[in-house]
Amino acid sequence: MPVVRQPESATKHRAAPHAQDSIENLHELVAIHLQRTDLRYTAGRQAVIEVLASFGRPMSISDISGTIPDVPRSSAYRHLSDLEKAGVVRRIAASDEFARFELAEDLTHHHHHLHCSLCGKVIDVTPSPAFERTVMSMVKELTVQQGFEPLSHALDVIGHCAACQAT
Amino acid sequence: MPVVRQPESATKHRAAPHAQDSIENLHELVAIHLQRTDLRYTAGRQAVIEVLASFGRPMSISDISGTIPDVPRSSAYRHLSDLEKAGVVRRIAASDEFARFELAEDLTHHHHHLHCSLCGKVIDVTPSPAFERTVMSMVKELTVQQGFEPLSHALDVIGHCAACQAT
DNA sequence: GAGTATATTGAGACTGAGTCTCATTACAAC
DNA sequence: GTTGTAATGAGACTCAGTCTCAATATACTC
Repeated sequence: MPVVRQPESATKHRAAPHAQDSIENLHELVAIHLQRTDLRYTAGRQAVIEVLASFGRPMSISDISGTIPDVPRSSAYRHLSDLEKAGVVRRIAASDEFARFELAEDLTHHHHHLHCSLCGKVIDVTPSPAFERTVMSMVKELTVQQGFEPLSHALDVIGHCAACQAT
Repeated sequence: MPVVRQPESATKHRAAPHAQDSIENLHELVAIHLQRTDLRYTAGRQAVIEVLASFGRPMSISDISGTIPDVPRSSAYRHLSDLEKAGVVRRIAASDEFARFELAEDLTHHHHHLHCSLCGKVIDVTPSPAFERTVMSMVKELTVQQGFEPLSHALDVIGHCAACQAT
């Protein structure tokens, strides 16, 4: 996909119409992050950000390729890697073999993951502030003993999703 | 590696001498788990269990192959997979691309992980009972809303280990 | 002990996620 | 317009992890 001059015109994969405003806010936020790391906010990168925003839960590469088949796989990986460096995308290791990607918590909200060990799906869940306070104080306590500098944390729950329980 | 008749005689990679008793207890426990799933506790499987027990933190396949080079890679993967099915080994997804393996919590104790994002090392840490009670009640609350059946959970802290901070 | 069914193993081919290279194109600054 | 740099598409490449298959070991029955 060639680089474009008017970013707005190339966003083929928009989220639902009522989300238009928040999508544009999101693009502005991402653009700011990219400027800091001397990266242009090109059409390909916008497309990746939009599918991540509209999907609502962590996406595997096959999810991403399926949604934007006109972006080559090598470019998709490169975009994800660049966006990760810029701090707008986060790579998460799932219970199965392949990585998943989601928007960074700066752009969304802090959350944790439910991993289905049967189908590999990852579901986002938002913790209460009280719980997060407890987690953060405990994280600090655990890591201080090891001389470990904590940067982020994730509570992963492994189990069976509703759909897999039904089948 | 051929199957042996006397398991004790084939354990080349023992932990430190003072840990002899606990290693033998461990083997008994593993043997019980394997019997339940109609698997024999052969020399190759014992070797894998012993390196996992002696290493003290989650091992990558290259760690395992380096420690027991006489066990072929395909066999090592198969042993890990069999032992995982039997519930004595747990596969964990690290922050880098490759999987790591550790003894199941049934055989050790419940713990969480500190992932170093620089060198990929994974460190085990043990939470206090009070913290675990909080986590488990919160896990329940979060998963009930989604119709998700929780089986286990893991708190992963991502950051920089002491060694990487020093360099 | 002989015979049979099943489990285990080593060797190596195979798969596919993820990386890397390179020629081409687009952009920004002057 | 020119020049330097960033971004892109295509596809080769790497290697973790899986699968197949023939050979061997064990458990079980008679």
